Amino acid sequence: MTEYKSDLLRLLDERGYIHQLTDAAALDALACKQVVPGYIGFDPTAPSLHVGSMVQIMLLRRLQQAGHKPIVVMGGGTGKIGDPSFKDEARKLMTDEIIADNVASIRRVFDRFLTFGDGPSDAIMVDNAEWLDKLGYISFLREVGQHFSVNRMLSFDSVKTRLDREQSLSFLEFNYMILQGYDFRELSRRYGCRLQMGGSDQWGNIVNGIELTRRMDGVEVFGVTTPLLTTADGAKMGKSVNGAVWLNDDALPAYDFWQYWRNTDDRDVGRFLKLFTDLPLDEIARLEALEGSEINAAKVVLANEVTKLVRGEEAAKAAEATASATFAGGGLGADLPVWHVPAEGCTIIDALVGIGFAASRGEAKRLIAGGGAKLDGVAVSDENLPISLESGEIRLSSGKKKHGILKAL
RNA sequence: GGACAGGUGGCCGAGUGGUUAAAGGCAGCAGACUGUAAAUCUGCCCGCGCAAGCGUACGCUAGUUCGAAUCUAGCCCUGUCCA
Repeated sequence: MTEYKSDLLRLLDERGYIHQLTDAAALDALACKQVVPGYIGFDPTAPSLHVGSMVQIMLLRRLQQAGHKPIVVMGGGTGKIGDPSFKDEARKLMTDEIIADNVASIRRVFDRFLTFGDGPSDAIMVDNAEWLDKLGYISFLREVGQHFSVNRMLSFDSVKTRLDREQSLSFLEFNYMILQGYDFRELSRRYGCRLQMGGSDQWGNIVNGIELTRRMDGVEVFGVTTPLLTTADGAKMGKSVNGAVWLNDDALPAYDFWQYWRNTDDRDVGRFLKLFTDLPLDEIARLEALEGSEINAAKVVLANEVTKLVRGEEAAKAAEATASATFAGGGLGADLPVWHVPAEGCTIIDALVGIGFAASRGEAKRLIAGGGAKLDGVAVSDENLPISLESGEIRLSSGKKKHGILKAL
């Protein structure tokens, strides 16, 4: 492990954010003597970011913690193209309205992680549509295009995989890395930005930006990438029972968000605590050293800390309370999903579909046949079991982890 | 514009006239074991129906056939090579 002199690189290094970086020594020196503005771009492909983007967001947070200036770049312009890096096929193009909506929706989450303002190390947010939308084709080609070698671009792994698999890479997508490179130069000019960070899949794009900035302006800028985050069993981060683990609170209930972290693989606990919480390292060392079922305590801490950061203190407390009432107490927590039984009653199948534990009646039946459906903890075997509630509530479960409440209407 | 190869369920990938709702794998769901972990083993995995069954489905459209994912024609899309 390298010994870094700057707070920034030491912080990033000891918490496990660094996969690759360009000219470590020079960046280290720069971070020692001045506030370094650094940016990460986020493409607005959905109305919310999910936990897959969280390393990047945390990276900006660390940057600010180390006294530097985070620049959040919303890809309102690049989003119109779609990043082809390591992708098998082109994403369908999004309309301008959808992109604008997504940008607006994604913005909100950053307030939780960063302090925005006008101070030297306050975060700012910009949308690259601001400069990309205005580009004129011919002048752009002459000014910027001449600095890019197609031979070179073809040699990047991010592109090569696509070509090797004999999958179409349109000229539109091929231009993505040029535009992203242009972003870096533009941010360097506008805000004195010296650093671009991103996931390891962004290496090629980042390097292009560094070279473009040097060629056009003679300015040395730097790049850092994070390791590709996978869970210990090899899956990409961000998938859960019900799909993606969204950061926005209108996209995923806090309880489900909390549960995602609570169910972290044993082997990931320490790594995630370092990356996704602000807990001091010695505390983390203590937690990750826990053995056997003890480690569950560390997972609760992880879930609490991350939920607090992303969703707020209240939401974290409520989620934990629900979890402990539901799992430890075998009872009902306030945050569980609720479904109202109609006055005339219904069957167990209706309830399972209604509360969202089964996507279709057939699926509900299979769940029952497999012994996974439970009412108040008792497995249901009769798929026509009628349910009627005059008052009160009853606990409906699918498997051991998914629980909900049935209430009288 | 030409030659060739290809387009199958969420993904990968078999199938080349009937026994095919379509092998196998991955992902997913559930059961056992456990610690709301991992690994492993077991079951399920298009929709509706208690069921027999019905409806949809193998790029699109029109045909040939008692019968097509499988054959024919046209179209669309992708790749490789040639101009």
